Amino acid sequence: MILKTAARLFAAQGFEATTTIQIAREAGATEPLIYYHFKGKDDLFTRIIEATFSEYFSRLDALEKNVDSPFGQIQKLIELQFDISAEMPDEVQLIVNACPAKLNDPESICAGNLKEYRSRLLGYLARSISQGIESGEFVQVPAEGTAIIILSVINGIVRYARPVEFPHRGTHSSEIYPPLVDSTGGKINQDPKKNLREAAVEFCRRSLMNGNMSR
Amino acid sequence: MILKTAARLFAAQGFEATTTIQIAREAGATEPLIYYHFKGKDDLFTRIIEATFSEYFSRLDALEKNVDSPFGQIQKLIELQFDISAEMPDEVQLIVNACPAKLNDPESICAGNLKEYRSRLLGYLARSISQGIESGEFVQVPAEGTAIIILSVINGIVRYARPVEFPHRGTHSSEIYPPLVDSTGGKINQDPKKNLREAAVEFCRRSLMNGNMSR
Amino acid sequence: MILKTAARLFAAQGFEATTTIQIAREAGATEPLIYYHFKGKDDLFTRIIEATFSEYFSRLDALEKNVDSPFGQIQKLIELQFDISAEMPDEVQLIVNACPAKLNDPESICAGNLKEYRSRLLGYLARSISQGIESGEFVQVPAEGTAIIILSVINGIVRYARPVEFPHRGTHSSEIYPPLVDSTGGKINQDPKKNLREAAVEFCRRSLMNGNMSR
Amino acid sequence: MILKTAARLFAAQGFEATTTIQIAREAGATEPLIYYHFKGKDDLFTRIIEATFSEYFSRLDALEKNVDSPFGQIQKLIELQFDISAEMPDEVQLIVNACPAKLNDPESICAGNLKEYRSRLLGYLARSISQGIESGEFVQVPAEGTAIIILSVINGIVRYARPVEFPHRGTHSSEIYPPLVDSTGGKINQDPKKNLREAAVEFCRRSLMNGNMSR
DNA sequence: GATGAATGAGTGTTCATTCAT
DNA sequence: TATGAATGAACACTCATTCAT
Repeated sequence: MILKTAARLFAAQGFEATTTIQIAREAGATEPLIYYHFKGKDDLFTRIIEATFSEYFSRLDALEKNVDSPFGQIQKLIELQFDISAEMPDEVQLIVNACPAKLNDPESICAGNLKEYRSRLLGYLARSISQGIESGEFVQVPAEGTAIIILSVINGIVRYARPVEFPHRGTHSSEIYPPLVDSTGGKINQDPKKNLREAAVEFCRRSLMNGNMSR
Repeated sequence: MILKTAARLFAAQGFEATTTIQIAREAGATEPLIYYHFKGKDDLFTRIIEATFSEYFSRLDALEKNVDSPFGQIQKLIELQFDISAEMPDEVQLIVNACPAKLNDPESICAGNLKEYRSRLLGYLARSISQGIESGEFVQVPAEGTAIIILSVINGIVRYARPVEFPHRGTHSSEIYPPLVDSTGGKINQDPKKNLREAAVEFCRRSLMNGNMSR
Repeated sequence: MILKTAARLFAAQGFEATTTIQIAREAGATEPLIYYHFKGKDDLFTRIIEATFSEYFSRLDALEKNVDSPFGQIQKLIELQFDISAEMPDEVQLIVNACPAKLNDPESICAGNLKEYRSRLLGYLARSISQGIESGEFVQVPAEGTAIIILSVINGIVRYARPVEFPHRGTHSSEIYPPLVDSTGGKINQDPKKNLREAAVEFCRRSLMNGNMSR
Repeated sequence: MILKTAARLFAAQGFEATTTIQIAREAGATEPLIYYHFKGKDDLFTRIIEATFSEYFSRLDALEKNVDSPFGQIQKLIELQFDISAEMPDEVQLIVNACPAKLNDPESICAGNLKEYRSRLLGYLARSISQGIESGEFVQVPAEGTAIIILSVINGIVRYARPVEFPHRGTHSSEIYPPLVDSTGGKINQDPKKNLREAAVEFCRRSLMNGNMSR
């Protein structure tokens, strides 16, 4: 319960702006209880990060064992990101954000995990892209740069496609992507987030796949 | 000087983790001087955000006045993001991040500007995409969703393609995208960030443009 | 076991700097167990003090019953202090130190015992000195003042002639009286503490006894 | 003012039992002001210790430069202790007590100064004693052990000859050496502390000086 | 007897901010 | 303009103590 509440608040407000007493209150506990179960605020954050990466990496391991077509691999990674973000949105929010300044030490578990996360994803993507190019399935692209772009896409999407909370105003929350209005004032989008996942996959597929591809 | 220093520290450490005395010291000033020129820490942050958006929006205005091909419009936006990020990396970092929790009020200048930023960019992108589809230049895509994806791409890239600073360890900084090594231990990427800009444009172009496109 | 551990820690670190959890851990127990056997930290301290004074006073009673020469009485007291300090160094350390601030109330057992301790020792010493003066065995000295001095001597010695512990650095301990070195760098003392007891007795004897005394 | 108040409270209650807010209140200041002038509670304590030792050592330097008879040297040291203790009783109390547990690290300024203090005083005393023995002025005594005894005397006296304060009961204080009463209830001491200084010097003189000495 | 879990009250410390000059 | 000194409010954290079992 403490962990869940802390993850939610850290995700919504950031590490520094979240106080231990706020975590305690919203978790229905008291401050010293947090310190009974955890070594401190840093430890609380670190444990959340660790557990999240542990889950993430175990899924990534499974992905890497599978044999699939080059784009199939990429698609699976994109979908993993969307899936896990839907299951544990607060925790994933933390890993697509930067470490808190005071934990941003290369030696720290937090920064270490984050680095591994990026390394593994970039490696996974770059390998898939290289394979696709070699097999002629993909167009000729710079593998490294394209891997960075795709990683930015999937991190960017889970990061930006999230309602923003205004913590000091109760549960008031707001869409980060408000319905666009055309010149006549009518809404021109029908819940674009619903199909964001599919759209992202297709966006990348079209960009990578050679000529006469189709789904 | 104060503004520059504050922007740098806010970008590197976050709003909450940056103290007024740190800003003062690193700017070669004293705390009361900051309060002579600004109403407070919030105001300091807000003014940076305001100035940055002011610059950003004026360039966006110019973009919107130009007539160009649909993809030319999109390309110009991507390039604007890269250009402005190169010119004022700290400030841009602030606008692709979330507001500080305590300024994250829909009424605040900070949140208001951020909202306008997203609205305008999404509108710009969605319009361009719709035009491209209508003219047959683009493939059939959901305009809204694709606009969100492209916005995520460009925000994600300027956000993630940035060395991470470890503020408490001197000027020690580290690449967020370390050189990947292949199975033989040799580096397999030659500075992918150099051409990230062009790669991002091409990535989107391939994804959007119809069949027999070329540059 | 709890009492022994508590006495050791109180003596080494002081009352306030010793936590109940530290006592519990080092005694191989848990905190609630301490509270099962004792009313609290204060009570724990008080009981140690009480037991120590009880032992001390019973030995002092025996001393007072004996008939002896005036200096014989004083010598016996000095030796009692050294003996009891050798037998239970931690506990004796506590009684030559001041009460913890929060127990330093004239009504408290702790302060009461301490006061009685000083009163009885001073009375004992002053009587012995007066007797020695009257019998011509001692030189003419102010009985009261000299009693205070001798009490200070014996308390001072058991207090200062004790290795200092640095609790946070493991069992690292250090001599409070390091070997003195002469100008050539050679050590000039051969373990002076060994004969400190005899030296203290002789120091007082020479000071008190009249002219042609010898052992 | 802060330093004076802190020294008084540290001396009366000990380091750990003295809170920063208590220092602030009794010094007519606020807590943050203490932290503006000092790095923290530890620093506050350390600076007091440093200043006190600085004063002490400079007087000791003067003593060591003087040429004097062997007992004259010792007498001067005893008188120095009484004098300085009369001038700054709180501060001297701190240096005859042990370091606070958390500052009792051999590397710390506090422990380092204390060690130097003991070393220098023991060296000074042992040298004086050796000289006296060689010149035939003193009786044959073990120089080292006797130095330890004299140091214990003078530390013990300034330590024990001090009224005890009961901090939680206002300025209520109490004599540590209450007037002794004889068997008839009459007081038998007339303010023995007044001449404690002279008595201590004479006590040592008689103990050290050879046979036919007189003042 | 014994303990894991829990807490009220307080600790040292920091922070954004202000005041007097 | 500029600053040394000062502060109210809050912070992370600890402690002696208790409770339910």
